[in-house]
Amino acid sequence: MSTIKDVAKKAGVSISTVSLVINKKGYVAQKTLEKITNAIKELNYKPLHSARKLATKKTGNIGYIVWDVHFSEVEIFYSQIFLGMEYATRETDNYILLTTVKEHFDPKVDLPRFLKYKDVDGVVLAGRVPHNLIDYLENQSVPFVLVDYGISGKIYNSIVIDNYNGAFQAVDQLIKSGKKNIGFVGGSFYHPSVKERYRGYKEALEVNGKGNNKYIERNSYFKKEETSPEVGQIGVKKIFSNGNTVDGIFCCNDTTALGVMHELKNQNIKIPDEVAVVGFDDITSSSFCTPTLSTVRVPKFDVGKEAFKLLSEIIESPNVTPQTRTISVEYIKRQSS
Amino acid sequence: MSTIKDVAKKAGVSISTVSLVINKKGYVAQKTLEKITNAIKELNYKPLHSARKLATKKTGNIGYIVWDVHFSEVEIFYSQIFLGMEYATRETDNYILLTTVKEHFDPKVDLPRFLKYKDVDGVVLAGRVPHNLIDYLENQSVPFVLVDYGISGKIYNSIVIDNYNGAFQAVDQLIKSGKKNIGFVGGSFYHPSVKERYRGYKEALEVNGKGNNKYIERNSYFKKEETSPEVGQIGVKKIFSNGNTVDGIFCCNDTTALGVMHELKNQNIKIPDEVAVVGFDDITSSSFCTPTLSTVRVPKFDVGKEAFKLLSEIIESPNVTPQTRTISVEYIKRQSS
DNA sequence: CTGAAAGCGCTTACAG
DNA sequence: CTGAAAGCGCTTACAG
Repeated sequence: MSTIKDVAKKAGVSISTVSLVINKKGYVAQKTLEKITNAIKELNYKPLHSARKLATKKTGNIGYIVWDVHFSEVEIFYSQIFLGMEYATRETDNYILLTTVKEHFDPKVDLPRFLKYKDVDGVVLAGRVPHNLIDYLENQSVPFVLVDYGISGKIYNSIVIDNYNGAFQAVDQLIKSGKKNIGFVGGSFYHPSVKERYRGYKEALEVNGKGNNKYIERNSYFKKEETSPEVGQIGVKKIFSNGNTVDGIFCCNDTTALGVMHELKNQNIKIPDEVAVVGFDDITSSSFCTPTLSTVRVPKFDVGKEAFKLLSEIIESPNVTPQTRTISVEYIKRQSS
Repeated sequence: MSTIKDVAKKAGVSISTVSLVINKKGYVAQKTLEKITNAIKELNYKPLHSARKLATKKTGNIGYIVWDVHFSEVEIFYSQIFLGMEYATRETDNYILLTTVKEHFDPKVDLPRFLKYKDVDGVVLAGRVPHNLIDYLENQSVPFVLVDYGISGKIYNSIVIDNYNGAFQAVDQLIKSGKKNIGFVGGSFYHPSVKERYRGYKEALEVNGKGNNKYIERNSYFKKEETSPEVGQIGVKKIFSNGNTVDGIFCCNDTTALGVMHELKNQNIKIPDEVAVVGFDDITSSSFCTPTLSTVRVPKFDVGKEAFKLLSEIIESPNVTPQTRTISVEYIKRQSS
């Protein structure tokens, strides 16, 4: 491997000047620039990252932390976001370090190694994460951005999905397609997205003159757990055991919707004729289940790219006021509605 | 942040000795050891990785490369393997850099950045990968291990899954459960796993006195494509359009099996009474589809751990003869069989 | 068993 | 516009 010294020698200049060229800093005479550029090409020179990092005191790494349960779910939601980030990263000098954390997270014991050793310049937290992790990052002044998560009463740098409008649109469409009695099945309100999607659901009902609380209460089901197909299954059982007559179910996400459809099929209820189902996220399985699932598409890849962009900006200027960027979504009609 | 100098000063020794302690090298007097250990604790000292890397000429990174199509599939097969690796990595000083490559891979253009900049000590290639990538790694003497893939006629360091025995067991069980006429639906033979699973299928038929080629030909379907639910759907259509009477289908993997079940349901064929279905891999959806899918469980997490172990060994001693380690699998009976 | 010194390959004021 | 020099924080022979 050739070093900056070799390049300098070959180009007949000092290493300082070579460094300027590599980093596109300062002014270098056109002729000198050419000589150096050629030397770099001929030697196929690549700066050694560890040396550069030692000199600049940057690590060049950014961390991506996701709750382990989220990562091993049916959905590859958070891997897609990761991929979007990784993709954005390719234009830069950064690498992403992906790790998972447990729900019951103790910073003293479970701290990701790259945080312990200060091996990252910043961190992206995807989805619901332990609050004491967030506290830790704040205390240590590690730049971070939340993705698809938030804590009420606090403002952090974050990328959020337009959950409210997506849900509103989906339910509004359901009503416009002739459905009269629309239920909601969802998981934990710990996750702000679920809250927002529920809010969109309620608003759409109200706007269409159906928004009374008794109605909603009868036709809704929540479980204080992470969302999963089981939550959907149980939801259907509960709602129908009340002797209800819903003809549409809006689910807090596709994973839940999968369980809802599963149970409807078990009960020989026709989808979408007797009951229409709509999810949220557009995970890959939604196109392959039977019937295919109508949903609200979240552009995961773009979410990842945006997260990386925001984080990079914060790393550059750490003291700017926290901001929230909203990614918009799109209703996708398939067979289930 | 404190440095090795601070520790040396506090302990009243030289930085050389501190370095010995950190790296557990050479002999250090018990008393000195204690002083240094205490100083490290008090200062909460962590060696700066970039400095260490610069001095040792190691990067401390290992790459994980997976074909992009594999990574964005329904299955989170390759993410699980990644997680197993990441987990194994936590006990060490290594980080994993995950990236994807395209099918039509040109080393001149598409080379992952961490390879271009020599930012990894070795690489794990998961699943089917471009052969010219493998060639590149060989030429550049980058240590690597293949996971769940191989090229006939060549021997590389690799972790493979016991595809043959898993398939044999699954089909044997199907026969023992009373099924008489078992078909096979699979994807591309480019992937050696598919080949091996097919071989296991054929052997199980033969051992049970059903192995004639005409029989198999009539009841099998392959597509020269990557496996997917669609491949499964088409497979069912083809097999039944021949006027066949299979009462069991063994699929090359769960993803395909999902499509097979989808199509059987479309045709109102009862699973498992009329036709039983068995997949391979045990992806998460297999437990949540309707009916739940019988399959052969691949311990993805362990595969990842083993891959990391092998790679570490190769990095230590690069010139050992290439070896293949086989991970065993287990038949899981669910509703579909 | 321990320390002084060189070196890893960069960047960055600073001087000119 | 360019170069000499110091420095980033480690490791590693080497000497004692």
